[in-house]
Amino acid sequence: MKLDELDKKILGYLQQDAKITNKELSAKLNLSVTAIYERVKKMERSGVIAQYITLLNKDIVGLGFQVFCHVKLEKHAQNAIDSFEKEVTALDEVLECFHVSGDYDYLLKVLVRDMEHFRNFMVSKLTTLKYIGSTQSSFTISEVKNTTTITV
Amino acid sequence: MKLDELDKKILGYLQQDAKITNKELSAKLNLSVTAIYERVKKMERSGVIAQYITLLNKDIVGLGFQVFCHVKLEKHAQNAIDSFEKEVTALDEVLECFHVSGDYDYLLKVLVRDMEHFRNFMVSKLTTLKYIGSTQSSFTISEVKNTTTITV
DNA sequence: TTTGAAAAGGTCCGGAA
DNA sequence: TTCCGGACCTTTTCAAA
Repeated sequence: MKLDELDKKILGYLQQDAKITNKELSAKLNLSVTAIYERVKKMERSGVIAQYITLLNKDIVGLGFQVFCHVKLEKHAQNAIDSFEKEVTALDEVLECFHVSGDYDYLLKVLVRDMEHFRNFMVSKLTTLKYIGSTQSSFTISEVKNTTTITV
Repeated sequence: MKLDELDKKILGYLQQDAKITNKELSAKLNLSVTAIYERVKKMERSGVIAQYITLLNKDIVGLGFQVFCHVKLEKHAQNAIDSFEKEVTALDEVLECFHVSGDYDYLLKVLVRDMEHFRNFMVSKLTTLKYIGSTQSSFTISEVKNTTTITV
């Protein structure tokens, strides 16, 4: 789908605030409410707009301990990959899992309450998965930048 | 803030869909629209609910090439850290940057169009930052799991 | 694709339990 | 905290350009 400058501006605002009204957008962009409405609907239909979601505050919710786990598998046969990917996806603590190139196979973003909970996650969840080879963990000292906003 | 089971269910639905109406929630949870409304407002005020945002489809938007960059700084003096963090935050291609423990100092999530664009990002942006020591990149082969939904 | 106007539906109060 | 009812605002549809 081709996006013109107006579409890109709409996406800019929507990425920051899913609840901005068409009326507010129409005022910012000097278009009628209906014109905004049609453009947004078109971007929803084409899939450019994937989802409207709510972000929670990790710290307030008590999950401020963020860890990146580098995982190597023992075997790289298809069944090992399928098994690991299925099992790791089922873990609530794992928000992200990417199959990556390089020294290890997977990079995981893990969210837990504290070191105590992380230890428990490692011992009784992650390292019990089938075909797990080695893991290496990096603890987050500080979040320098963390956005979902794409510059289109 | 203390969250009861009802609050947690509301958060579960809101995290998946920021546009779910209070009416829909009230039907799912057998509460009045006003009761839902009050609970949501309270969670907004307390900061549990941080933001309502829109997610775009990276692939459709033409930014489907995802790379994790491990960065080591040359110096670890405060001014070097401040300088690097400020500069890296300004880069649109860098969606996430975490100061982490381990063999390297920072872990970056970088989003670009393709390898060509990544090469350009490395050569003319990332490696030109002050105090950059070494970098190591991992390319994403596949996205196994990628959610923002926290289990509360 | 755009517009204004009107119907349909949701948000957000006040007052009461 | 909960509920109901109503005022207000937003979304959605429509005919027209």
